[in-house]
Amino acid sequence: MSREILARPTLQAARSLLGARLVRDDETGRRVGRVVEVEAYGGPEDRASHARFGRTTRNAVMFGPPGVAYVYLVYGMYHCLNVVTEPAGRAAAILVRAVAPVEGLDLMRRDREARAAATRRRAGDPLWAATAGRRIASLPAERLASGPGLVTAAFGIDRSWTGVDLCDPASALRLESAPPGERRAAIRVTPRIGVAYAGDPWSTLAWRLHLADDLAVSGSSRR
DNA sequence: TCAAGGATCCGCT
DNA sequence: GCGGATCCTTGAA
Repeated sequence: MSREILARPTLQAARSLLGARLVRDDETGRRVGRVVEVEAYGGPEDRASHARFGRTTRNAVMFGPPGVAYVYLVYGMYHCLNVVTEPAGRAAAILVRAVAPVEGLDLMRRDREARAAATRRRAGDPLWAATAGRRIASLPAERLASGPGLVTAAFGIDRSWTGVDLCDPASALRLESAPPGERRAAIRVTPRIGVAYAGDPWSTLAWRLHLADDLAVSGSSRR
């Protein structure tokens, strides 16, 4: 995916990101997912954005060039993958909330299980890992990466991936445009999830975008 | 150094 | 529909 696309205003870039491919291709194997759900986060004025405190150690890459990965931990448990947007100096990013698995489903299941087991081990529940394994093994493909924390779990991504250039075809983790001629579903927009604390208008702006009626959209049974 | 709270998911009801 | 798990990041002192 070209950097120019991601250098545009974040909401426009977010539209272009829908349908694109998220690819992890390295010694662990090849995984591909079609991006079906994203959220736009603006600059320091956006009270829901990590950039609202200005530049910090954690969010520094948001202030850099577009097309770079920003991965952070939420709720002490889940990693979230973001794509930096807009020209350097303008802090903005797009949260990848869900992808529909295209290739490497076995790898995604394996990493989902590994992460679930690790999480629960810390909680002191050794028997749970086996249960989680069975549950994930029977999960339909469209549920393997149907949420921000699930995308990173399925792709084996954590904070160490912050800074990776997603526009570089040689990167282990990258974005690729949708295959030419691929038909894309209508785009629906809704308010962002989990940002009530930001207050008006930031909590109500329709900056969550997803492909209509796609089964891989997060919580599609609920919203 | 501290206290507060969060861009979530899962299992149980 | 609800609450627990879990720990990093932040601003204040």
